[in-house]
Amino acid sequence: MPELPEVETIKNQLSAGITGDTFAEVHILDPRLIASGSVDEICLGLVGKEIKRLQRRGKYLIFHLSNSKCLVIHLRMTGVLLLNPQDVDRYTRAIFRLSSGRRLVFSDRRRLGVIWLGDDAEAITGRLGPEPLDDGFTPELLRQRLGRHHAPIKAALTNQTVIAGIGNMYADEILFAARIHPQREADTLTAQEVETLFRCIQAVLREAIENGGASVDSYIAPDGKQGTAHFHFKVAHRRDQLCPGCRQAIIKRIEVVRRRGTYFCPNCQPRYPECLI
DNA sequence: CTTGGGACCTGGCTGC
DNA sequence: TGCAGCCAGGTCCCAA
Repeated sequence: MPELPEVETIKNQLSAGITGDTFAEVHILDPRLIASGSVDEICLGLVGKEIKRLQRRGKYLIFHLSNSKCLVIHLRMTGVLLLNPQDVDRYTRAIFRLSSGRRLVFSDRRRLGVIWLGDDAEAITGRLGPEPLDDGFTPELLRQRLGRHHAPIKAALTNQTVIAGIGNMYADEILFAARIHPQREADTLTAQEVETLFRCIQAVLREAIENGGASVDSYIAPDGKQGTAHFHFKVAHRRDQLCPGCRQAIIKRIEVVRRRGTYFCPNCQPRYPECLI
């Protein structure tokens, strides 16, 4: 599942590979891929346009084009972007042929991924919360934003309008690193806990980026290679395994919000920490 | 405003 | 062995 570290890895690889290249042919194999507008509008809008710059905002990937328009891509659950793949699989939704001869292929097993073409990416990403790795993101800003939410901290962390880019698995890793129970109400965190949470958000995301993202399920980078971040996971998707932190308790799986699996260590992440008792 | 439930999607897993 | 039904979790929409 592509979250911030995976989309950042994709952006970095594609930036090196296709910046300055031009869309030569666009083949939309599945019209449902397009969030708004028609296949013809997308094709006409892209062909002949140069890719000036790539940007990541939350889990969105933004192609800034020479006509000052933007191609925005969200991979959702199973979307992958491949550069010059050896072959095109049956899940291919779109093929972008570039003037250099390179091919950018959008493949998506569950077909939840979407693309937009517009004048301003802000129209799509405008409601997102702050970027957790930007300079403007501070413990004080995090405290302010969490203070407006009485929902479980796990729900607040994965709410893209609170903070951008954190999904289900990294939220679990971040909360374990911060030793905070996923069901703690967001607005009950102490200043000290928010400070710790802030450090853990940045540390977990940065380490995952250094490892090229996590290849649980179907994620692969544009070069076709898997990331290795999941090898360093402590709790995410490790139900019934011994906690690597305390080596005493067993990783538990609960459902905090709807059917989203939440993994945590009941020993390292007590529901009522000492600072509140 | 916030919160939570349903819907979308489909390969792969579980259990009968 | 075959197959129905559940599960995964990204975002949007809606109601309270």
